[in-house]
Amino acid sequence: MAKYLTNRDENYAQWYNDLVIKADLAEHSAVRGCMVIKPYGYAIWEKIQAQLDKMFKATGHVNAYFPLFIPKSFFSREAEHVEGFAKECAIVTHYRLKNDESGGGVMIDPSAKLEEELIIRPTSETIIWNSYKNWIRSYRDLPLLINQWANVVRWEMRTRLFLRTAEFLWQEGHTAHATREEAVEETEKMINVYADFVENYMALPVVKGYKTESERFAGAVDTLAIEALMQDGKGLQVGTSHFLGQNFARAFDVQFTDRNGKLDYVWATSWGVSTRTIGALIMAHSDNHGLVLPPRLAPLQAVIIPIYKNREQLQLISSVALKIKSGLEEKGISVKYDDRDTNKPGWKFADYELKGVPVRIAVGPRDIENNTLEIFRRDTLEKETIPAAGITDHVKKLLDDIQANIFRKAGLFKNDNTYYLDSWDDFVDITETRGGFIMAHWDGSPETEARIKEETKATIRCIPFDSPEEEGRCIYSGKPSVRRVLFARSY
RNA sequence: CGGGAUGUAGCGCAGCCCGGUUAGCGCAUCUGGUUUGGGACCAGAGGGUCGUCAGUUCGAAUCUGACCAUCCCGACCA
Repeated sequence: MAKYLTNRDENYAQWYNDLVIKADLAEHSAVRGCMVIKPYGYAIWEKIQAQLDKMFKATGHVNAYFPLFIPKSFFSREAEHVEGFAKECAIVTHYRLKNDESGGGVMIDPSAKLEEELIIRPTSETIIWNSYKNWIRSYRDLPLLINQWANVVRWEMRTRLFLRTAEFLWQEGHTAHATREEAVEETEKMINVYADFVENYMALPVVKGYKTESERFAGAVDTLAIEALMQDGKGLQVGTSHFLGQNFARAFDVQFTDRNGKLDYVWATSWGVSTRTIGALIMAHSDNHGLVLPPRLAPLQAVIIPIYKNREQLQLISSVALKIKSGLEEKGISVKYDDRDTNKPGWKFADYELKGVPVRIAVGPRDIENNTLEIFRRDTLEKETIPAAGITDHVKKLLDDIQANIFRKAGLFKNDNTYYLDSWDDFVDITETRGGFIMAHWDGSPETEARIKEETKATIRCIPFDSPEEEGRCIYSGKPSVRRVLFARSY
């Protein structure tokens, strides 16, 4: 079945692309590297947004909005930051067009050149800290806990739908604190919020850890990240939380008077997740039939499909189906009754499987006669006939089961594909063949990290928080090491 | 930005080498009918500046050149 989809095991990359297009999540736009997020894909983003927003607010954050444009000069204030983003910035140089007398059409009006060019934000630290300068005077103004939902632009060389696009949607939290300890605590708190979200809503197990110096965010003192394993054995960074120290406060001269009347620079964090999470969601759970969505993020949790031969039968079935529908809706389950006469049931079955709707209920004459329903779960593709009476509770329980099951399945996959290795030959072999997470010793030097990347394309995804102290020798250099770190090829 | 490939109907492709009827095929679309428990069938219909510009030629989807765009593989990245 799913005959229009490339087989996952034959060509994973093509399968992913097909899936995004066929499931109607997004498509390429007229602008290179930019995608159109279609209603079904955007509905998933809205579910993600709604849940994260709730979690941010529960941890004391509020939303605000800062401009899309950043004066060029702001960027040069923080040296590492500009270094990190300079190569992928879109720049506005003019503000007006005029008719092109020679060719027809329009051209840039050379007289409308901006005095100072504007950068389209690749991230908002600079424009936000420029504002924070005016907002913070005293310890009484702190902490400042702000989040913004926005789009950003990073002029990437190679793009892939959801995983890496030139423009993407995300949220970015930017907080300001009176003490180092408090900022560090915030950084950790937010990586935990992300991990909680990804595991309990996206049903995707993650590894939490520190980034190495070379993988750190430009301008950060420390970057914390959550890493997930995709079905092709590659890692994907799903979220990051940065401890920025006093770097941005110094760059934008944001000082405050503390309790003792002493002037000090403010401590900062920033953290974000993007529409990339949708890519993770697709890659982690889906199969050759199409998407598999965790019930908690599925725009549509259940669908009811009538099977009928004539109008009279449809009428009878509809009255039963609509009752089921309102029963489910009362329990907060999102459900659609698809009584379109334009497609046959078989077509609908295949289509809702492609779109990853967790539960499907079919009602036909047979069911009306026997007072039963046919219920199908997307994750295992199992079908059973059940008595119509307890349908609401049954579906509710089934949705919980599905959520738990796909998380469990992803967890098993991650465990089966995590290797504790001590030999370089094994490291190369695993990386080249199956892929997966590799826990190995590393001597701590950026040189070794770079050599490993060069030879195998595997990078240190993170130094896991829970990686115990353990005497060992670096898998590459043989030098002493005190703990294992997580290696993988990544997106 | 380096290496490779592709561009023909909404989508997927054939035709191109070896220039010559009205540019085909599958899916999708529209109309009518029969159907409906796993992607229905029959009959009919509509839809094309053959990526763009230039050149060769009596004649170009087909040959030549330039340009543009997209995809894949690298370097860079959430």
